[in-house]
Amino acid sequence: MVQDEIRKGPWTEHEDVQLVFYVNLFGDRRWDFIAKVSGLKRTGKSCRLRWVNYLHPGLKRGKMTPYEERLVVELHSKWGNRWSRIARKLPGRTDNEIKNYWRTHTRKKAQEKKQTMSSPSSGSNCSSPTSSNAPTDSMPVVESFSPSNNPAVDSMPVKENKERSFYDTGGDIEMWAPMAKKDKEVEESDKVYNMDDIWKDIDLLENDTIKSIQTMTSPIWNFCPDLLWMMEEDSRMFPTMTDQFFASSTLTG
DNA sequence: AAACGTACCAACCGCTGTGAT
DNA sequence: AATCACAGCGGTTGGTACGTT
Repeated sequence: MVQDEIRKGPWTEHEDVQLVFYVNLFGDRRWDFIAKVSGLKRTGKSCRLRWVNYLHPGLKRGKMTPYEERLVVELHSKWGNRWSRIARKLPGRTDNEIKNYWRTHTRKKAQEKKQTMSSPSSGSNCSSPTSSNAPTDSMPVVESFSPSNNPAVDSMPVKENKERSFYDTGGDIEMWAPMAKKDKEVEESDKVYNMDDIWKDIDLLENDTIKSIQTMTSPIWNFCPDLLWMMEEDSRMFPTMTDQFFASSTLTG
């Protein structure tokens, strides 16, 4: 047993970098495997969550734009608490983020509504853009803009046809890399996000070491796919590998 | 300056769906 | 068909930053 005590709570920078490193190596699938070989004392689940909600290069950070806010309201009125589904329509936003937003959003509105209810003089529709309609999980509200004004909404297939959202961990590096690049361009034009230190580190890694490691390693996977499974069997070699990597990487800088 | 309340965010938990065996 | 492992989702909680008193 002695199930190597599982770490919980906030992630450290080092853990983040380590996770990014292994996701770059193996893609964002097989989280249990990644958790194992990375030497992170985290569950696969935890790794995935961290990746999806924080480390993914496609993430847009910072406040929701008014458009996004309206879109959330609209889509929630349509689908209810299907956060992941809603998130697919907001590139760069995670289900968690939207969920959190909605929580505070609705709470605020509920309070506002309570106030307007308790003050009888206030009419029914004295509405600031974000008030008066009190959407709750049970009684969502649609502001008066139709889906047809929203290409994003319109284009959405009712059946979830495996749309690939940025946080839909899809797997392989080939798909991942260009996507990250594209997202970077988008971010560049937005400049809305505020990067923290970890992102600087990750940027450095991506630009320098990770890239070289990718180009260095990918041929190995191509030529010796079996290596992966060998490694899976003997995952102990990885901590050594990363330790060496981290010891000599830019991280120390 | 301290205490308190609120908003926001990150992370965990439990459950469900899905694919592999 | 049954079972298992893993991925994904939604709900919830805990921590912290920030504003107000």
